[in-house]
Amino acid sequence: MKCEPAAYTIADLERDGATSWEGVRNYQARNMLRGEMQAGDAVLFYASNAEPSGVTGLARIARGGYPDHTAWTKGHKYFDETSSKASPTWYMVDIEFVERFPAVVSLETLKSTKGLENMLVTRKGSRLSVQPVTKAEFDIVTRLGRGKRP
DNA sequence: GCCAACGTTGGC
DNA sequence: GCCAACGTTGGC
Repeated sequence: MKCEPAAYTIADLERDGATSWEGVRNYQARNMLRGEMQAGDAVLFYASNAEPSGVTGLARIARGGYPDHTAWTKGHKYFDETSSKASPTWYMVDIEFVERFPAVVSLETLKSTKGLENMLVTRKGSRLSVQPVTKAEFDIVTRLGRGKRP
């Protein structure tokens, strides 16, 4: 799951313990939030537009997909009149803090690590804010994040 | 701040 | 349903 540090960081999540992940307004990401992300699922927390951009820690899905209620509040920055309680357009999840890496696993490192060649975030033009990761990719990145060999 | 890569919108 | 225009993302 990606987020710009100006909006939210792994340190913020460590402080908060858990947070809701509202405001995703992309259908592909919505589909994953709605149907595929289950409580207990492991999450790589990725800082985009950062120096350097990369994975900064681990989180966990605390609550699987449920309707994003911010789309229903007129005047809210995430308001979307196409979404209703009867038929929500947008979904969100809750995540909880798991671990903060001692150092960022930079995008450059991800790109040069064997086994991560197909990881979506390393692909050019990969803008999705929520992306699926394989177990093998997750394990490699976690080891790198803990300062071990991939 | 630039700009390539996408996604969305809307005229036709 | 095509596609140009526009908006956004995000690496650099």
